[in-house]
Amino acid sequence: MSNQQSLDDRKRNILKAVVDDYIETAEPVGSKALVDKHHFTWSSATIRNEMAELEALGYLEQPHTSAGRIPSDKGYRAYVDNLVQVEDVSTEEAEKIRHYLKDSLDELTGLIRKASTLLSDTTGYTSLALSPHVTQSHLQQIKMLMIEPGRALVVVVLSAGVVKDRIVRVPDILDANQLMQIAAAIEEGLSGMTLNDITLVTVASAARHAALPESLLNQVLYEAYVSIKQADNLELYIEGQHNLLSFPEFHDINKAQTFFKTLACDGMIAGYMSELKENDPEQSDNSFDTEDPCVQDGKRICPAYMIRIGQEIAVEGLRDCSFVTTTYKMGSVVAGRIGVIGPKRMAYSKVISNISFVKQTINENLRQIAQGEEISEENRT
Amino acid sequence: MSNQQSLDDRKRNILKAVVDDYIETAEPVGSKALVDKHHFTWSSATIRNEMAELEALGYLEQPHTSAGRIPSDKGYRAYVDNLVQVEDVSTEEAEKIRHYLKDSLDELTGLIRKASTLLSDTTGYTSLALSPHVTQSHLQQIKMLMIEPGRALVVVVLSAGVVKDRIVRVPDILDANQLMQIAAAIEEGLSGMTLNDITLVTVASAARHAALPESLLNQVLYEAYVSIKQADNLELYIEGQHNLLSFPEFHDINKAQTFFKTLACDGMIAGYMSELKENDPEQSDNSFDTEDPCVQDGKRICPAYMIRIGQEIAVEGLRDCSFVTTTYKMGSVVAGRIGVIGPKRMAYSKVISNISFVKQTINENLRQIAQGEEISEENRT
DNA sequence: ATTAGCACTCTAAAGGTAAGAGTGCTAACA
DNA sequence: TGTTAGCACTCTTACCTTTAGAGTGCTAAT
Repeated sequence: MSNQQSLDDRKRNILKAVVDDYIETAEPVGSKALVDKHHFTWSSATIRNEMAELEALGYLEQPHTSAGRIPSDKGYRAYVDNLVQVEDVSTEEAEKIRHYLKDSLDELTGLIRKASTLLSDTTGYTSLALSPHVTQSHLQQIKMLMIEPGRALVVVVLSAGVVKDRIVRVPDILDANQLMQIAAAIEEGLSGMTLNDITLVTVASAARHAALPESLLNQVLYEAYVSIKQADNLELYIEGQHNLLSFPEFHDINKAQTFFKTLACDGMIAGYMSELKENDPEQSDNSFDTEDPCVQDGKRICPAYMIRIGQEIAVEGLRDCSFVTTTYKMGSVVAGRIGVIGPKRMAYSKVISNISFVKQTINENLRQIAQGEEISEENRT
Repeated sequence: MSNQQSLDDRKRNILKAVVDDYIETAEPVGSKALVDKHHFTWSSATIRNEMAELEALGYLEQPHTSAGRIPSDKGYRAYVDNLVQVEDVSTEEAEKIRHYLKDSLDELTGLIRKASTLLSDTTGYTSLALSPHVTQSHLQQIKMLMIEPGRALVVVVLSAGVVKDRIVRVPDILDANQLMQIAAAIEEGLSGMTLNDITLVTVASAARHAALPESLLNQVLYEAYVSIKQADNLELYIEGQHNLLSFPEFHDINKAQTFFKTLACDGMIAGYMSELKENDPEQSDNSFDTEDPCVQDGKRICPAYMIRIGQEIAVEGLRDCSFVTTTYKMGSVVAGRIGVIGPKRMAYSKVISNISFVKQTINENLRQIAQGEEISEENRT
């Protein structure tokens, strides 16, 4: 890290040029090509010397003796932290993103899925999106609706405006009214509690106010409890997997298969994504967007984006990739994470600008939902 | 088709052997290897002559002059129609399937998704499953639940036991009671009608019984109508895409990408699958399973499975594949389709047996749901 | 009708060569 | 002392040639 300080201007220029060219061509870049393309004032011999030093410092690698250089993980890291010029998202794309996300105000998961589709479409890589994490939300409503004797729909509404439902079995003899009574009792007793605080015991004690025999209650209680808990189930949306097959790094069938197989383990990936934290000392605060709601008192409290490169990715099968993610918020709490995965040789500039813009757009939309939510809570009290 | 009649026993034997071997090895099979492996009583020269004739008849092809033969689409067709020996599904696999599908009695889409996962797991190919098609079902319940001012959950329950819901915007001033009134009016007016027969007009006239100003009603009506119609939206579940990368026919990146890209167009695939009909004159009735509910009076009224090979597949990007599908039923109507897609050189025997068994297991489970359903209807009247 | 034998064809693997891109090093230069 | 021209060297890639082998079709014998 402090190595980066020691890079003089020329080295930085050369490193940036190497990474830029390699991102573009996927071919090792040599000293001569570099001079030709970037009109450097230094000769190719000088650049050769500098590149040898950059290699010694660990920023570049050589596939074999007589080839050009390619960036190492460390080289990419320096590039994204200090060198990359983030372009503005084009007006058409901004328009496209805004327009496409506009009509999803009502359904949160729909919004996230669309955002995911947008990211894979506009970047040409694969996008991953995590449904919101709502453990800190509190229960607002729980309703049970009889579908037919023995089957019921449980609807759980959380403070974040999240609605989840689930079909469950209930005792055949239970009728619709009794079911509503139970739900009402649970709602009465538990609404306002966070999901974390709700246990089978609290559910049971709340339901005791429904004047029904315990034998009838038990199965229903359990299902209600599970339904509440399942509101927090993480879902992962993946879009544009096939995009990666375009890139030479995935022309090796084994790599492609490893990648696809790994993504098929959505539970694992979802777990990884939900545990990603911005606590990496190497991570710059990459602030470039003052409109962002994550900026407070001029200081960025959550970075606009986060990047994991190669070996930095904790998931075995994705070590040949780079992963650019960002969080989205509902009100003031981080709700979920959305990101783009692709080859390490990724067009970081474009990805960063697009992902930041999508993040911003999602947050704006979610703020509107959250505001509606606050109004609703005021009405309640 | 009548060509098949003209194939004598020896030709049939040889054709079957060629297809079997090619399925196993993915290498063109030659006359000598055939004799060695199958201990035919004929000499390789005889087999050569026969293979030349089979090629002239269109059942076999030669990649180049001095190579062995591979089956043509017509060859595969003859194989699956007349030659393949369908093995029984192994007891472990049968147990696995039954066990894995057992707990999904409550949720129909869950059942179908699990079945899809099972198929791709047990066959090693890619599975496709279509959610049930419910246009012929009739509306049983429609409920509206206020989430917060301005947002409501619409729940639609159909006769088939299908439950769909959707979050919609409603006028802010509408309260929970008014919403329930509207839903009750619509339910009162429309329950019993098939989805096909319900139009915006019928919804509107039903809702007129809710004593509310028309200005308030209109948006809600429209959303209710859309929710009812959307109950019929087809969803497609795809599992095990990465499996196909194991097969040499997909080692060509372009083919792999075409395949993945095509599958990403789920709307198109869903449309294709839902329109597949068992009206193919070349399609044998492939009856081999007398326990199947599709057999009536000893005659099979819907085939246990359907196979489309290569050019028979109407979807451009899947012409290098074979597609084995079957339908599942709810009560007595065909509800949806589930299938396996893979290389034309597919282990048809295993796929057919697994898919037939899964079909049967789904149908058994769905019959239970349907029975519950009928009870519920009796209770109603 | 079947089959042994043989000449022929074509592919895939192996080896050998040449071109080219890129390097590191040395020596000259400002 | 930092920079650069020049050059020998290395390594990969593409291309060509050769060879082995698998498989065929045809002919003639059974």
